[in-house]
Amino acid sequence: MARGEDTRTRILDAAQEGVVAKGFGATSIDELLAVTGVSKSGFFYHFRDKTELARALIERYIEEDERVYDSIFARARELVDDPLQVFLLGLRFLADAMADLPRGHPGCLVALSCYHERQFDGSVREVNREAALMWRRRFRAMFDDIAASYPPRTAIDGNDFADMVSTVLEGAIVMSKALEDPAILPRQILLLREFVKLTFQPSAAWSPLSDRS
Amino acid sequence: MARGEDTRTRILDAAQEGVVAKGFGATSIDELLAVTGVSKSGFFYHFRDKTELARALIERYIEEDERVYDSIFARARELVDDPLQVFLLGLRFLADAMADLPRGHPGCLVALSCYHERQFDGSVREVNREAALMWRRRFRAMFDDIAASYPPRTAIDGNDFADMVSTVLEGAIVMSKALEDPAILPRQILLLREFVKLTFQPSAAWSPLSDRS
DNA sequence: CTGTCAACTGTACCGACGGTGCGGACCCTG
DNA sequence: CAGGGTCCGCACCGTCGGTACAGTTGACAG
Repeated sequence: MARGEDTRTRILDAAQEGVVAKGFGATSIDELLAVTGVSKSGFFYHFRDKTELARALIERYIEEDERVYDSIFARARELVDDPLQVFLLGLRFLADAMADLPRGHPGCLVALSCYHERQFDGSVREVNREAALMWRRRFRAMFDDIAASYPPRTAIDGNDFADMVSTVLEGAIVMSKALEDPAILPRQILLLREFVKLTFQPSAAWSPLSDRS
Repeated sequence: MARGEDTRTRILDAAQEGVVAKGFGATSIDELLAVTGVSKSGFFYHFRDKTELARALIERYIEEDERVYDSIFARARELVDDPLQVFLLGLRFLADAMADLPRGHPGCLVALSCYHERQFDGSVREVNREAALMWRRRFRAMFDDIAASYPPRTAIDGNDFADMVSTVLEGAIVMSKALEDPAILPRQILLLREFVKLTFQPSAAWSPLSDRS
């Protein structure tokens, strides 16, 4: 199976490179064939059509995305214990990671496929939905942990809070692209972090040094 | 000129309808010709190529977008005087307006073209940049007005604050689409509103009824 | 050693689509 | 009446996504 998987992976790699550089529509199948050396028949042996390529690409992106979040928050948990501090530190790590990307975030494939809409079939929408729900579950769990120890200063629905994390990430990627300024993404993540602090942290008078985390 | 402008507008209307329903790539020129009754030569008389159609569409979208913001915040200013209350009330109006859209927000054309990237030429990117900067200037001005009266509880850069408004709007549109739930957009706007309140309003102990605005 | 099967290749072909070129027609304005 | 802006009709092109199908290669089982 090594041979088959290898060809498929090579196609996906080439497609990913093309999509983040030029967009999905501008990345032609013929171009992928030229880069990978695979024949047209070989391509359609692995992918029924271009939509299936897109779906595979998105699924791979989501898996990688989950790995990144897992590792970032695992690292935060190694360093601090308090759930609020874990979250705040994780956001800091996330901002740093985004700031370190030389040409900025290449663009979220979930958002990309949302804006391609009907060009993709229902299965792609389902993959998207599942991804967004995974994000919600992840951040919702962290919110619940935090709220158990720190009463929020304002009434917030747990799912709304969780969605706001994804919202800021997605929105900031768009704004970074629109303004052609990669720094916007990490800055917005840190602003979200301020919101989290304001929401959960006891008033500044009670713990004046708390913002050093 | 009435005849020329009319044809052009009809093409743009048909294109807009197609794009919000199926995406830009899936809206073919031939289809627009069939709907509008314009000939292919007529189309290319008004638009050099499909990219120019996209640019015109985006420009029209941005103008409409600006009109919506103008009217919403003008209405808020008629009802209250304080800059913070104007902003909070405007966000409330905005959330209501987004909640009233029967099938949710059709998608921001600026974000859409960001994700189409190189498929469009540099002029489209320039239009996008200008739109994002207009949003920044608008919300930055409101931030400055507010900050003059209310010292923020946390140090926030004015541009970052302004960008966060756009960020939440763009991100929430994406999340609404990904989760296929139009309610997410208005809910995230109200969550942003909470952040603004937490940031600027004197602590709850000082004005316990302040969240009724 | 042989048959089988997955993993391809090569070639020819198709319709849809974006786009070009050009001659001509209609109609308003000066 | 002349000119120009607006638009039509038609022929044509290259690219792209996708299909059809016969043939080849290599690993592996019996």
